[in-house]
Amino acid sequence: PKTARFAFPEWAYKPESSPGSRQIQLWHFILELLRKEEYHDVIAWQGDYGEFVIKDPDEVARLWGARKCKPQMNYDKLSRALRYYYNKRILHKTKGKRFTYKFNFNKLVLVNYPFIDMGSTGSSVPQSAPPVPTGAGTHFRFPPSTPSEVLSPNEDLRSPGGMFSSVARRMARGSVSDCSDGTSANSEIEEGNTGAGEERGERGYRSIIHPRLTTHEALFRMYGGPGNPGEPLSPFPASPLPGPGGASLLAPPLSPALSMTPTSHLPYTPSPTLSPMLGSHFSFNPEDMKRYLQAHTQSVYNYGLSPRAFLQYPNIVIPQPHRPDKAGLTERGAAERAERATTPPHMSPFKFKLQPPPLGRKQREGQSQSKPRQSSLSSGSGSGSMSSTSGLGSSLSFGSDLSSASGSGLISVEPISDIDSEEEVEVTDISDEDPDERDEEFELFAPRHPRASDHHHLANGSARTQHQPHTDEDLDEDVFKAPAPPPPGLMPFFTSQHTLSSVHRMLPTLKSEPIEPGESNTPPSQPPMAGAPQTKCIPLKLRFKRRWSEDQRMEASQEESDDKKVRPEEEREREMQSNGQMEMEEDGMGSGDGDSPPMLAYEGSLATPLASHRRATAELHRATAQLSLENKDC
DNA sequence: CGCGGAATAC
DNA sequence: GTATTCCGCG
Repeated sequence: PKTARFAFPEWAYKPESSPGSRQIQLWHFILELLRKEEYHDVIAWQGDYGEFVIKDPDEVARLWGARKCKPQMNYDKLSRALRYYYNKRILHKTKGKRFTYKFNFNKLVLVNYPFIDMGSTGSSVPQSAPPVPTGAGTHFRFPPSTPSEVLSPNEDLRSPGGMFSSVARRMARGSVSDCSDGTSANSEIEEGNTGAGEERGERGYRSIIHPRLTTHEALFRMYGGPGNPGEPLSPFPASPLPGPGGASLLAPPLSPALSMTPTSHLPYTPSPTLSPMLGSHFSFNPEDMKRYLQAHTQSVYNYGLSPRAFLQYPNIVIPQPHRPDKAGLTERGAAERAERATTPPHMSPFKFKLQPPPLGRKQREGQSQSKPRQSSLSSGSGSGSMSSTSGLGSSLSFGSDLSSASGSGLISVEPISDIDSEEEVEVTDISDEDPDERDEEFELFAPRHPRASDHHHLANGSARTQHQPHTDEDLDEDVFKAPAPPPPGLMPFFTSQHTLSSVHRMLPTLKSEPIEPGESNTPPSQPPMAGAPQTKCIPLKLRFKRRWSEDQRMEASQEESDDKKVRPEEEREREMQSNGQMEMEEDGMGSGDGDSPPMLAYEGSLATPLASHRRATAELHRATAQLSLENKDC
């Protein structure tokens, strides 16, 4: 069997799946308009990365109103909605420029679109469009390509990667629809809008995918090849695309955000009978799956997704909790070796560690000190409630096994550490259920890219000299909450013999540490202190400092303030207190693990954290680019 | 124009 | 929770 059938949770197919809302969201809609050439006169990317200008506010409002069936919509109202995004950090206003806003892509979704194809390369960028990263360098790129490699932090942000290509228009699905009542004069329905719901299932996906094939071409045409850093609009600060075969570096313009097809070239076949919205089944070839998993893994790591996210992935073999390290290591080593032979460094397995979630306000109040969440291993019991997750620490290792996946479609995840390892047990529970608002903030993830840069410096010994204050600005750690767990029915996908129970036990507490790829760096599974200090850990002190300055900066800079209500200082203080000792990393807990953030592993594989971040951003772009905002019938 | 509170709708 | 609607303020 070349392909395996997998079921993905419906949220995966829903653009609207952003947490909290089932309906299309404004920002999403905006992105869609931005993506379509036909609306360039109405709204378009302009200025900085992620910055866009609403050229015709009334029209945009009208379109939006049409989409939402709110004929009374106007720019005033729409703008109010946009303003609500400020605190959410999805958007911010570009001061001094009329009708100009800027997306904080870093915060967008991703989590919802783990399937992005990381493999694609990054590429050209439309004007201010996507702030994204050049995909070039990501570790996960499937066909390996040269990483753009370490760009300065600033570059990182500015790096191109625009994925929104006008090409998209081909796939344009009605972003706007006319309300059934036709109140609005618009029927801006576009080509794609074909009747409302009918075939959306099929058509939608298809459209998402097909365009990709032509994208490169289109992109080049439109924006010039990757090799044209010089383009006026090109965000490339420097040519990040050194790699061989420039083409390979290009990202598929329309990559599939949602498409689960990780690769731009890999077709996946949607089940004809199922509507994606309903939770359909798709067939993927092994390659796709690999990428998919890789991407997701990465997402998990980067965005602090709950391990339970893995539940959604088919064919993942869940590691046994008690498995001896030795086995794992050995295997890993072998796999790694094997992999190395045939795959790029980025494929190396890595470990990642989930970060502890922030306490909810309430919780915060109650306990100021440490938050020893009961990390009951068994807590995972509640099937439905991943919430209880507490942590354990197990690690997942992907990569090497992927190769094998091609044949069977199986991907194994091996535990790198045991759950029992008490030291590491600090866990994080990222489950959604938690009452707290982990979704918004806090650095769930340890290695924030920005910090990564610091980290980097530290590693080199040059430590902060180069600290660049602005770097972080856009790199926000906030992330949307992880997608809801897949319906029970999907569970069967785990092919491993491990039963769900084991899965449950494990997932909640997954914790991993980066595995150093072979020679590249630190020895595998090392105690926190060991290899981490210089290269991996970012002292809280630093972080705080950063934050502090960040805040100030924000006020001063135009990009500014995001926090405000979302993240009152109070929280920060709390955070500090709870962390007490400045040295611990976000990861966690006093157990001191300190162990390095995965970055190391990444670095080893050429990709820097920044790159990762960029990639993530790219994902976002792609994802958004691919979204089909179908209009629900009004 | 732009902001953000408040109430309200869904 | 995400808008929509209103609205006063600068």
